[in-house]
Amino acid sequence: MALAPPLPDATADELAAMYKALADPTRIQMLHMLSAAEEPICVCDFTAAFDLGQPTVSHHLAKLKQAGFVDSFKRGVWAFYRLRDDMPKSARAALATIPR
Amino acid sequence: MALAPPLPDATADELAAMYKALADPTRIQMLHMLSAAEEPICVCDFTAAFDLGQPTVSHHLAKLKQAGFVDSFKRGVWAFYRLRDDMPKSARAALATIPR
DNA sequence: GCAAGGCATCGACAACTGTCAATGTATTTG
DNA sequence: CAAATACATTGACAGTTGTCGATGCCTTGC
Repeated sequence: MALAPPLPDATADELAAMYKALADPTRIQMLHMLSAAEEPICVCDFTAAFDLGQPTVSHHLAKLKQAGFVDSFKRGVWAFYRLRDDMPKSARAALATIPR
Repeated sequence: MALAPPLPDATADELAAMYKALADPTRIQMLHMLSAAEEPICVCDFTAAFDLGQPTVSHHLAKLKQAGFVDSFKRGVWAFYRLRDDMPKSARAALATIPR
């Protein structure tokens, strides 16, 4: 039998980029926390939860944002992150594979 | 509200390792081909399908195997790869997020 | 207005990853 | 046995990634 037509290159690239955002234990934990939380989570809480410097925490959150999993807003001095409610379909499906 | 208990470190590490295996367009395409195919696919077919050297193709297939997505067998001179039928549950769930 | 605190950005560095060329190992064929 | 073919493994190299320290930008409180 002939091989199936490949996915469009752009599709494969986008999927790979999305999985790359998930390919780190810290970011997995972050998404787990956000999935379980009712409310947005402050960067300061992430910084307290992980044994990592604050710039590193910001770096991971920026990657999750860039990949379309989360968005953020500022209230006063604090920056809060939450799962995007209009998350891309593929992102939502991938997120569903992380245990609650 | 208190933050949810984190995932066990081992769980987060395993998930991250699994997503790392998916974090490459070539490997996405390989899984796509294997999902669509009725039969195991020969390394030579992968080598023909991608504009990559044979060692690189072997490298990608080895990563998919190590991550638990595929297994392989040899028949004569050829090596065939197929989706594992006893794929880990998390791997099966993640694979389901790749378009058929 | 000034100091302090929360966060993002920048620069640097070690570790890892994708790729190739070269080589090694089986298996088939002559 | 010799040559050829299919694949895996090794070594090397450039590009990427996770991490940190230092710095910059805002916002709040004095």
